[in-house]
Amino acid sequence: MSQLHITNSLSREKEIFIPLNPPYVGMYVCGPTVSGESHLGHARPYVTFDVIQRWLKHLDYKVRYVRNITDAGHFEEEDREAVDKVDTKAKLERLEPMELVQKYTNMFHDAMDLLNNERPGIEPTATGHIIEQISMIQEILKKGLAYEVNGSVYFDVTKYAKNNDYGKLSGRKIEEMIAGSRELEGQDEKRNAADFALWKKAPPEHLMRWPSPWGEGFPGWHIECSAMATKYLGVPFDIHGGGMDLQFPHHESEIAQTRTATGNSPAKYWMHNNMITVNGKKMGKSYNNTITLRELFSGNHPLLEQAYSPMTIRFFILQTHYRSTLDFNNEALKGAEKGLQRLMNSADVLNQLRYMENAGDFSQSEDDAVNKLISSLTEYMNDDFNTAMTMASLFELASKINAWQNQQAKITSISSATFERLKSAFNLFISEILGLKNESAAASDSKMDEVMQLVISLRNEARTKKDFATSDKIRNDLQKAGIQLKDGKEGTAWEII
RNA sequence: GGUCGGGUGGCCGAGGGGCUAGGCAGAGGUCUGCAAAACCUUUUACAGCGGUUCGACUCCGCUCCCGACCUCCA
Repeated sequence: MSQLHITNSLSREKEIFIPLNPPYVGMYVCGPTVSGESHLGHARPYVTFDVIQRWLKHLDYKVRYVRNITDAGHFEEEDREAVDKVDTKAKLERLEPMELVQKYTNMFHDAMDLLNNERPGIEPTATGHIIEQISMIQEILKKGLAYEVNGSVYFDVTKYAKNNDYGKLSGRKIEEMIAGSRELEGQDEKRNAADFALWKKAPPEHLMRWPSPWGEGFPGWHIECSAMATKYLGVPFDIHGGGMDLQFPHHESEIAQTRTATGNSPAKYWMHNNMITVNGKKMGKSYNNTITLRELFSGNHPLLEQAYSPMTIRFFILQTHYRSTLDFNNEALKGAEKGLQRLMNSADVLNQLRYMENAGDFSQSEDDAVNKLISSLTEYMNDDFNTAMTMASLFELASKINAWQNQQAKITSISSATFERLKSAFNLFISEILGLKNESAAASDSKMDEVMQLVISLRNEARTKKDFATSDKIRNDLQKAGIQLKDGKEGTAWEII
């Protein structure tokens, strides 16, 4: 796989990635709805597409990464309900949707930063693009594929499907969908059950509302992505991503809207990450197993036995291919925590290893093996971003690195050129591509380290004098304070536990 | 009910007709004043039943189970 391949949801096949307009690559990813706190489910797509975006950049593409914030809709905070306007005189007593949206947007950004996701190039909000959405709806009306009823506008799916393949992305047939759909209340305005809203008239109690040619209302569920993707990436653009749950109806409808309004399909490649489960069950309100990212990072949740750091979560997500479901449970997360430590430790070891030329030790087969592993990192990433396999190769390299450090194998069995190549590749993939970073902030605090070096040298003096009572007291008391000493060949290291 | 995906060793997970995935846990070992840590080595697998094949965990069929979407959802 010397060329990048991407599984395209449209064709259900792995295709060679050919940008529409190289070296530029446009990527749009459906962002969060900020009516609530970010949870575990948000971590997966955004870590996934962050790595995808990083890999594309690594391949020297100039990437424009757009990820929206859905901040328009029917918003109510759990503990703070909208108070009836007639009864409340003071504005400050009422729920202000933008305040709520701002709060959760900030929390989302904090969580994304902790997960070490790079921020998208453009992060447009739905409320900031009402005008674009209205004009796109007008365009669709002009084409005759939408109709207005009582101040709401609906997309005419049945009419669209006559000349277009509605259902191609999600693998559905429109006749079956209409036959299978139930009659719901409030659907009487729609001509057909499969139709969806482009603009909804705002009922009196609705808090978010904007003037439009059809009266006061708010945009439909799907139109914001069509409008913003078109505005910032043009049509068609290269990659559209999101969770598999969005494939239908959201992305299917997006295609219909954009095609109708612009005459072009939005994206060439559609990518969908799979869902996560918690203890084998889908995470959702009805299952009572929703874990927010804050709870995860603090361990403050009945289902969690301990806190899991953002990097542990990132590592855990990337250890699985993005198209597979991923199950969260304590045992697996603890495993990820250990695995991450091992990998990061090997990276430190590698950076400290000294290579001393010794031609007699050279082994062609060993040198080949290392080079093959290095190349495999790129090949696996090019194979539909197979981070699981990339990490497997990194771990195999980690074993070799550790063996060199322990003198269980000779580092000079590989050439110095191979060693240098390994060093840069190992660091590149761990920190730049996978975006894993060392979390122990204290370790990089130089004052703390100076103090610890002093304590360690005092303890070692005691040990030399065989004053083990003192040396063990130091070790045990530090342990109680959450600092672990690690005696090794090269001296004593310490870490926060 | 319809459409789609999946069932891999104690746990999480890659893979794809013959070639060790990997991580964690377990076991053995190295190091150590002792311990911890670290490191090395290593056991256990492909839901069941048929079929295709020289050969299937991998392809086909059936059965059982699980999940996703169809409704807000990452």
